[in-house]
Amino acid sequence: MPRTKAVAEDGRRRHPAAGGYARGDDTRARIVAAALDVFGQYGFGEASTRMLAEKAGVTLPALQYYFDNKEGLYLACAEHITQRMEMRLKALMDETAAALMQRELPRARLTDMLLDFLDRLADIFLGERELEKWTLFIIREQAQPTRAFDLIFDRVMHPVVRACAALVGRLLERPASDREVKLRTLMLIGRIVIFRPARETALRVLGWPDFAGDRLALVKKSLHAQVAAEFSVSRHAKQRGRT
Amino acid sequence: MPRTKAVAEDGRRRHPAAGGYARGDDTRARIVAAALDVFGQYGFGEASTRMLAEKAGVTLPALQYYFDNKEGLYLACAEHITQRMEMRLKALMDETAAALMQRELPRARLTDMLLDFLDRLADIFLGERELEKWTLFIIREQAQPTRAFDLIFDRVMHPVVRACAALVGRLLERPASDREVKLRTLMLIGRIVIFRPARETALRVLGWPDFAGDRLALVKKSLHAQVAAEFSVSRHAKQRGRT
DNA sequence: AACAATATCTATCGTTTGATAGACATTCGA
DNA sequence: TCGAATGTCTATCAAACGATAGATATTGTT
Repeated sequence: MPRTKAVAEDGRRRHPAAGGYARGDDTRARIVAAALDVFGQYGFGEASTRMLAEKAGVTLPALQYYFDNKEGLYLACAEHITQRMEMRLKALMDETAAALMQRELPRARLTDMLLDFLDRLADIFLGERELEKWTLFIIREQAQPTRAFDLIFDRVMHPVVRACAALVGRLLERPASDREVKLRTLMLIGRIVIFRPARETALRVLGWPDFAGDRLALVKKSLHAQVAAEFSVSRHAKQRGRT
Repeated sequence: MPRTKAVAEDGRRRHPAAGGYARGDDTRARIVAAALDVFGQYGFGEASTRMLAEKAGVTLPALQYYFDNKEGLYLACAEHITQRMEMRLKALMDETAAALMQRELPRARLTDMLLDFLDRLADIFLGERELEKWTLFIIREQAQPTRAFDLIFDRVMHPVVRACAALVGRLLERPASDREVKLRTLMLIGRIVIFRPARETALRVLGWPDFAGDRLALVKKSLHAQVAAEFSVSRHAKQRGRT
């Protein structure tokens, strides 16, 4: 790759934007991984640059060398989370969109697709330990949105809601942009996602150590029963309205 | 009241545990109110003692005089939140318990009670602006529980879940301690509570400025339809199973 | 091998932090 | 009115913070 200067115009030494040596790439990745842990566990304000550097196994100036400042590292973490989530969700989004190209789908098929969508969402949001460390991060952004939130919303949250709303819209026989469809969709996804911010409450109520394996399967099963009931009666109610 | 010393045994000057003059009570209350705002907006780590003192209109040593340290103020806030929530929820808990003293209640009555329960919960959790500032607080405690969380869980979260589970248990014809009842209950309450941690996502999806007035009514209406459907089919499914 | 570019390090900085000492002000009961 | 108890203030502290300067080490290309 073409060589660039590691010295910025203002004379400060920085990791070249075009990329550097392999060693630098490795160090940068280690810092982000460490930062996700520390920010996730302590939040932005209580995570000190010394904690971050120690966890990453680098010296303090390395944080400035690669990220300009603490805030820059935080945004790099948001970018990382966004990319990781996009990777996981891509197949789900693509398959859902492809399947919905077909105008008329049997109701049972749509319900199956919705249940499968929710199962895979549960696997991603609850089944992966990596998300434990992202919860405080994401929720801090919900409470006081920064530039980091725009990334997460535009590339993760909104696409997930839109894809699910497409399914829900079909089942309710309304456009995905319908307000009731949006509300139903948010509350559908909310039944999975709630175990992240309310994790400790839920674990204590259920007497569970975590949401792994069989316990996650129980969550899915319960949600399946609710969804099957919810969209079964919705159709009956809608048809009674037409008569 | 019997007079006590404002000087602790270690010689440090502190607000007497038994209470002090009216002026001191007023100042303490102002500090807690200010701290709820600041902690709620910035979180524990990013809220400095200088910000807290300024917002309360006191000098720095006042924080130590009344709360020993920053952490002590934080715990005082947790106590305050817990008491405020208990106040709001007391009538709801009492009425629900009293109504369930009656062994056999018509199903329609139980459903109405559940819907009313959820409506009032929505009024408390989403309708009161005061809770906006408590969200970051409560969620930080979910992510990394401290002594503050024990207070909130034991006196607020758990009682709410138990009361709601009692209703859900009746409707599902299972004991409130049943795991499926607990899961259903958590996901029921979750559909309301999710709009707190996922507030910004939900507002952007819905194109709403907030969850006030008519918009809160829309949330309730949507939830009503879901719940009516969910518990209507549950009964049918259960009766078919018996046959 | 040489040298430019990148990467890491030590030492240090100015600022901010949470907290304290002791002086001074106000309140309240006798 | 007086004095004890409570409450507030200024000044200051030690420690920690986020960040920088410039020296030194390593990498990679010619």
